[in-house]
Amino acid sequence: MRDVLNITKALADGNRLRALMALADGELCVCQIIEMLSLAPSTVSKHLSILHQAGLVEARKEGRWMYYRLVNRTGSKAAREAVAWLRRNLAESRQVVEDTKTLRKIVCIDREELCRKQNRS
Amino acid sequence: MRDVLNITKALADGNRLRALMALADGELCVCQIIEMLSLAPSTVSKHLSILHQAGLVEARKEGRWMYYRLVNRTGSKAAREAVAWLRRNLAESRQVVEDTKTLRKIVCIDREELCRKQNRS
DNA sequence: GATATACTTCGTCATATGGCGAAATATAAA
DNA sequence: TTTATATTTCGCCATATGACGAAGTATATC
Repeated sequence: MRDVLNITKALADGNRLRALMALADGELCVCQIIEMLSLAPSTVSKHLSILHQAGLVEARKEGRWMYYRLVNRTGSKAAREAVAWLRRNLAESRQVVEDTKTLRKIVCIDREELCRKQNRS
Repeated sequence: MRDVLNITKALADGNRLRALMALADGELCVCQIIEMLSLAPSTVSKHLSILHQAGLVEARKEGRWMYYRLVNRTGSKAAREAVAWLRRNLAESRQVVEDTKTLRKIVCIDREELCRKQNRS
């Protein structure tokens, strides 16, 4: 029950759903997710940590950068199925389609520049 | 997005998960769910209304009694899939197994008596 | 080593949520 | 029509959650 509840609680927030769907096309750096959600770095970090605790995303550190991606085979069945359910039922959401467009631009921006901008604001 | 979020928020509470799983074997009267959860009638009613708003359960009124059941074919795809996911991943949960046992006793109690008891307390 | 920087953790605040009991509603029974 | 009763709605309170900025941590660069 606790595992399932961890998952459903993690999914019970719009910004976390957006973050998950953003990862559907492959891993992203935290600063890219920050940019897409237009939220404070600390807030996004917390969201990602909640998704990670629920087993919905995996994390990888590379130098100063932290990458997150959706769970794959290694994750729990419940988590993998939840992600699949999301992708089926959220792919055509207006918000998600819009986010996907925004992301296509964001991934073109140099990450150093992206982070510098976020530090300033 | 709002539909999906309504579902995930509805699922983000342990007592609502228990209520949903209780309905896995067929419809139940509100007073039976109240008894199983050991919560105030008003609280349970609110939980059921949230599940109903999310499209996860259907309601049927028969005289003074109100019956709730899981969504069937008529429900949204997202809701039906969510219920199926729950049933797959929660059926063996300790809490749910225990609730199922309790329910077997509850459905034997005369409903009039059940409700009278709940009014007193 | 010292500095810069990408991210996380912590403390705080405003709002959301879950719990209850009292009052309201709807239906059955007298 | 009055009374009883099953459920819901409302108002209140305590706790949980999401947001932020400041401080902390870890890694790269000077």
